[in-house]
Amino acid sequence: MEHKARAEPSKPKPKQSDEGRGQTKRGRGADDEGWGGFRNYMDAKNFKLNDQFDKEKKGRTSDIFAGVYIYVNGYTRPSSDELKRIMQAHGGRYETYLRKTRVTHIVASNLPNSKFKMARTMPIVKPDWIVDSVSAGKRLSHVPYLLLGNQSKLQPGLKSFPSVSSLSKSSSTVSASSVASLADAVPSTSATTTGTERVCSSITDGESERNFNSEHYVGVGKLVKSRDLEQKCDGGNDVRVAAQVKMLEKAMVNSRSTEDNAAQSMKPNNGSKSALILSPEKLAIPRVTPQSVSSPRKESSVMAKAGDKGFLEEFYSNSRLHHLSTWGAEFKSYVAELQRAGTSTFPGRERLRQAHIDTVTRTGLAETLHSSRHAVSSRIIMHIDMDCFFVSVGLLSRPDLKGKPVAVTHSKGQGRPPSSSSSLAWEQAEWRKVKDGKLKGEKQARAGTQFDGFDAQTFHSMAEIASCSYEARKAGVKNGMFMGRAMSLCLDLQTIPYNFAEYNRISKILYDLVASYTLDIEAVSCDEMLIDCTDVLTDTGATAMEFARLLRSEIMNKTGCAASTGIGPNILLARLATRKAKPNGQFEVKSSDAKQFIEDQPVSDLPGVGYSMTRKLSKLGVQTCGELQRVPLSVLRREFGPKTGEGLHKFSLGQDDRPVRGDKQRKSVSAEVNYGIRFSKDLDALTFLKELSGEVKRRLDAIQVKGRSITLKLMIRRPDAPQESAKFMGHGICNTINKSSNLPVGTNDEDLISREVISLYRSQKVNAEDVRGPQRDIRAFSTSQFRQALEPTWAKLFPKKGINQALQGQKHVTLTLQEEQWTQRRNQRYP
DNA sequence: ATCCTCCCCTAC
DNA sequence: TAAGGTAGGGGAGGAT
Ligand SMILES: Nc1ccn([C@H]2C[C@H](O)[C@@H](COP(=O)(O)OP(=O)(O)OP(=O)(O)O)O2)c(=O)n1
Ligand SMILES: [Mg+2]
Ligand SMILES: [Mg+2]
Repeated sequence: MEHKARAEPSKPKPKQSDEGRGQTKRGRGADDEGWGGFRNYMDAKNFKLNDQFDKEKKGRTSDIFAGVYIYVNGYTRPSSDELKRIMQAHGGRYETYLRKTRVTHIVASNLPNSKFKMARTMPIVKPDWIVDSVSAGKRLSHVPYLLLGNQSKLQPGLKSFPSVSSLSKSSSTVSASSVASLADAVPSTSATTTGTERVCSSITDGESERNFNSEHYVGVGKLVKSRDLEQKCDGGNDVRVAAQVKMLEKAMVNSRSTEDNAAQSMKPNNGSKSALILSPEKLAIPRVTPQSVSSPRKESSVMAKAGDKGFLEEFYSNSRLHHLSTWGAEFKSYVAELQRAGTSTFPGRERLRQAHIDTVTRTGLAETLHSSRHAVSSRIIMHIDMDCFFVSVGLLSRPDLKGKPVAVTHSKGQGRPPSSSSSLAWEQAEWRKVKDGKLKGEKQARAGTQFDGFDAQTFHSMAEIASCSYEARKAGVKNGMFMGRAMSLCLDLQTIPYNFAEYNRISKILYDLVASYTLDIEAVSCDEMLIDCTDVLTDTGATAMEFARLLRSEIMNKTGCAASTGIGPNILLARLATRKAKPNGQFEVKSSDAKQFIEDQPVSDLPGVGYSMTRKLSKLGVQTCGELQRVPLSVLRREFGPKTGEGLHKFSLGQDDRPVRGDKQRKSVSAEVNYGIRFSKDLDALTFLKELSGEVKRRLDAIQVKGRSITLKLMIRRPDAPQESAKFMGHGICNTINKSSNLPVGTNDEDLISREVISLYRSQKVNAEDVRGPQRDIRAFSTSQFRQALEPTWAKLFPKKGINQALQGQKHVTLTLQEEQWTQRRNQRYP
């Protein structure tokens, strides 16, 4: 999240022509499945909820929507928040995620394609149905409001429901015991959390519903306990367990690093990290010993160049960004699956209830009496993010480095002098030009900024720092910074190697722990998520700060790593609160304090405001949110476009109505490599493209999806850029080309796909050869995505000019094949 | 108006 | 040496 301060040369990936990279920088279906306890629990829970609901009748104006449960998909005219309020005011209910067994209507303003297979199951209506019904004072027929009724054309841009992948196809080596272990009920802990904890408000509200139904709680609690005794696997929900099994399998497969695996088997625990967690030996994912992880290449081969045998695998296994992206997608998918599966068992809530009771006992009710939400529609959002994640995990096996400036990087520290033909200074200067050049009117690159501000003579490592400890941050070191520069800022900076398998292991613990409290989760990344706490807190009577304290303490006990949390009435404020909470702390922004809190926040801290927008705003004399508030909305719209303008305006006021959504579906799949590309022959390029295509196909298959359009991205060395990049095997300054091709029909047939891919290669080959001519100085980066279809040819991608001309005169080439959009299900056909 | 394509930008 | 991936929101400008 904080990559804001990216005035860092290395960090920003400028888009097109820069030095960076190509872009510079449920519910549940399982409810009938036999769990006796399940029904009981659900009954109890429903009873409780209803009871509670009745108590809220106060603000109720009618019951026209009694029995109606809506689920809002995407952005709607009356926002989902407003719809929720309306429903609650008129006897209806609002569901946070799509529970098939409960939701009666899906509300959406628009839909992409007719991908909504769900439409057959339940009506998808326009929000006007609700608005009009209220106006009419009665529940109108929803038929005239069916979204699909008048919709005939495709509407790209919206997500559709994901096709449910089969949960049974697993065939892994995961043993039953391993699974049980992972899904283990979280043992209660009483560890003390030693972090900072601050509350940004004095204002609190009474929590009326707090204990009126404690009997139900007790009942549920017993139920849960006995269950836990019988079966350690959470709710006993097969689907949920299956989801976890899938995660385990993925993790194993994921561990592309063969070295990791080799290392693990050779290296037993060294006891240093024994303190943590559940017995690791029960986990399917073996532990890994850091040292061996990212160490030396096996072979001493000259190495790593696209085209070399095993290059793709080798590259991905060492790419932190690849792991980050892959895990991000996996956790989103995991959360969606848990939601679809639904669960009736939230073992964590019992612990939270207890923690709350303890607090009340100790403090005499004080805190409880005030925390809360009275307004029907108010939400309590919590954002959790692990502190310097990679470093924290790395230190588990290196306790001796705690408290010191530490960085996770591939480099050992000193790096190597750049080759004579490359120029770091030049790349930095050019990068800056490209970046700042887009800001018309602004002064051009000023001389000697931090860019070249480090002693390239002594510290020349161009390896990027994935994560650095807070001690290192004090010296100015940032995530994403080159090691060389970091060393110049922090002479005693210690480095530790990557340990991807371990990061993944910790991430899972984090997710399963949170899932033991609620499924109202949105995965942000492997070390970070958003939680809509409204339900858990209402259910347990606890306050958000109590929940945060317990969660953080459990995370610390189970993982040995610190996490910080931010709490707020919306996502924006929760995220900003996290920033203030770090490291190892928690911070809450109450609605009543939002205005004052947001006032002094730097605009650069706003989500979505990065290097470029920060400068643009700076040009308008805007540094803080307070200043941004004073810029007329009309100006913002004119300057940045309607969406962006309004978005900035709302954010500047601390407003954010985005819901916490764990059901987002992926819209594209791609594979790219922009490192180590240095082809000497066209054949090499073709072969590599084929490999990438295969990679994309595998990824599509993995999520059972088909592609409909393919996008090819090419990064081509800028003519005036040196033959060799400053960074070893990097891409240097490049121009990019992006071409897409829509496929008429979707197919999942593998052979067909393969054939197409091959044909694509062939076409490419011819053209590519013509263009580049002589060997050697052709450098290609490629990214490829496919979505099923198959016929794209180079001719299509380069209709007129042809790839030849496109590459004319280039010595370095980057190729990116991208696929987007896909057919939802296998047999579906597209016109 | 609303689309489609080719970017740009942001985030982890 | 170093492993600069990958997905989504949105704008510009032309096509429909
Ligand atoms: N440029 C970046 C940014 C992040 N990461 C990886 C390493 C981080 O540990 C992890 C999580 O990113 P965060 O933004 O959460 O950063 P940290 O967890 O390292 O620090 P913080 O305490 O600020 O969250 O993602 C990376 O490889 N390269
Ligand atoms: Mg973090
Ligand atoms: Mg994070």
